[in-house]
Amino acid sequence: MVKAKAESQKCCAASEKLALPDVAWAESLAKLSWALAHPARVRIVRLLLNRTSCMCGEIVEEMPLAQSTVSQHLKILKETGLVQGEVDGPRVCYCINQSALATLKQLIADL
Amino acid sequence: MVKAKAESQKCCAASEKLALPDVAWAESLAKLSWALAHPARVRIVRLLLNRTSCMCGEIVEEMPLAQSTVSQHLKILKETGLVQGEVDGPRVCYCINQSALATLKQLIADL
DNA sequence: GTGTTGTATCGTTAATCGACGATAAGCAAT
DNA sequence: ATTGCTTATCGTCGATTAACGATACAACAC
Repeated sequence: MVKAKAESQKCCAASEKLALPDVAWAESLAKLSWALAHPARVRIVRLLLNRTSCMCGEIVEEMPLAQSTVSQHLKILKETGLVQGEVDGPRVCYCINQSALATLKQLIADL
Repeated sequence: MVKAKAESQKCCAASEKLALPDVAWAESLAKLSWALAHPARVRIVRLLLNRTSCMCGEIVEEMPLAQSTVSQHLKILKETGLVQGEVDGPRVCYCINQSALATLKQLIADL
């Protein structure tokens, strides 16, 4: 593993040790990015942002997907923390977790 | 499909038509997000940002992955447009595509 | 209680991802 | 041309994803 590496002076002049970015940081950004790594989930997030809150059924109607599929995407979004769902009688009211979204925006902006 | 939907007035007061976010937009954001949906790719991007350019071999040394695996991640990053690779003799010099990164940042910021 | 409505979960399937070693391909020297 | 170095691609494997229908669960109304 520890092998002498021939340094190139062509276009990679910087020879300082690469600041190995903390793995934990990379993983948290990857996790949040992954939440948006599917068009359906992007649209769901966008939908929720347009309304501040939304029922699952309404989302299903806006998407060309089965209810169970939408529910799974919502579950993923909940697991990443991007959305929250609070029970409202027989329904569930979903809304964006603004702080998680802010975290994502910050992580991306600081890239 | 077109069924009368019972409107709830509990927490979803907005009854305006949901502005169906353009599918193309969702897909482009999903694609860029997907590029960062893996910790290894996040770290690669971070690495490149630290150096402005980097050879493939250097990236491999910084990651606990086989060369072929890193190469595949680089291929994904190239396909999404986030990184560019220009041949420099026998090596390949990778660098961030700043405009693609800016696009991603803009899309996320505008969420 | 029963029934209705809305959501989550289960079970299955096809497709994709991520990882690896092995091998091919490209380029610069000798 | 042959050798050596660097990167890309191939082939394979196990794990995960995404999709669906069917079904179970939860909260109300009656």
